[in-house]
Amino acid sequence: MKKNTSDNHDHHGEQSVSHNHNDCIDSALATAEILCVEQGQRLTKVRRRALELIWESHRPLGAYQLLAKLAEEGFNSAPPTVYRALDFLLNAGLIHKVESMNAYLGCSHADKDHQGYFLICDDCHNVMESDYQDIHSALIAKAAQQGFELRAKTIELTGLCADCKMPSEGGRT
Amino acid sequence: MKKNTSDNHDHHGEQSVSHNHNDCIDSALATAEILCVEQGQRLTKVRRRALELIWESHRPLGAYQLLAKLAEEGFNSAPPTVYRALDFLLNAGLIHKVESMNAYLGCSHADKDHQGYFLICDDCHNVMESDYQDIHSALIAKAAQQGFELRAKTIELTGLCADCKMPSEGGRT
DNA sequence: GTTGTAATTGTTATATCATAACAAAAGTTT
DNA sequence: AAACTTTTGTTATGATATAACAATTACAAC
Repeated sequence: MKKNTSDNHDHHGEQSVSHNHNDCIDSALATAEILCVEQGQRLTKVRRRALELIWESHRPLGAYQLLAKLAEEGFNSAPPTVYRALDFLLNAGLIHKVESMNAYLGCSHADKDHQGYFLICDDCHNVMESDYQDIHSALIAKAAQQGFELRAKTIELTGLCADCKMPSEGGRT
Repeated sequence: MKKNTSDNHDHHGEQSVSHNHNDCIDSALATAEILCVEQGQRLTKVRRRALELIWESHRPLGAYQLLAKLAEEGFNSAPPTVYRALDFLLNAGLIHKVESMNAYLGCSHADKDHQGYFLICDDCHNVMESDYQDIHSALIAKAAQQGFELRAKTIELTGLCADCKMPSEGGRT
């Protein structure tokens, strides 16, 4: 079983993603610090490290995968440790849960109101978060036509990402 | 015998029944029979009964809840029994999995191509399946703009259903 | 109707995901 | 420091799902 460790920060493709991944981790963490201070929340060591590890994996991370990484670093290795950290991060809007994978992903827009859509590649298993505001509005309207008041949503789209559609151009992770 | 393909079933509680629920079970089962014959699939006793029980519950049913019901009726009570039946029904398009609930729901449109959207009431926990074809098209287009080729999707909307928004009119289960 | 084959089901065990309950420690306020 | 709140440690269990292999059943070919 080949498993990527936290050292693989590669964002799987030359085309679709051309940023330095360390930067996105740094900015996510910086944003998290600011948000927590603003909201009077405490980003403790384990919470902060959990968030970093989720970002470093750069794809959705299972709770027990995260727990193992935390345990390697000397944190407590019982499940409540990781689920508490995940709960905190979810409530703070710093991560999302990908329901169809039972896995957790850093939120790319934690600092602003947004509507998360996830594009999950069947092939490389990378996940991209998008924000389709107009579709969100349309969904609210459609639901309202049926008398339904929308409060939250889970939108997970699976298929082939740009890189995996063109195997000649991009390697698979 | 044509299947009832209308949306907007009032799936609200055991008591308030604005349609005859037995009819929708019967038509779902009749459709299932036809589809299985067409596709050379065998709707065995346990598969058929699993599908009936899912429809009878009239809201998403967990695998182990279903297993318990099957066991009461003399079917084998080990987990593979129910997961095999669920796999079969999922592959045949006769049920859907509601990812955010880890539960299974009869498909209201098994006999036609459709795009499932689930409206999940936070209050009464009923789930309605809708088919927003235009939003689906918009999603395909948006994803394509990002180079993503959409193959499947999970869209689960939570909020308040019509009945629960008006407590004066409808009882809660 | 027996035989061969594939599909289905039975059975045991285990993997994976998540929470309950209560004790201990650390942070915060006074 | 005392009182209080939040966070973390610890043990146990609940909930969801699959692997692996044996036994049985359905069904077609003979």
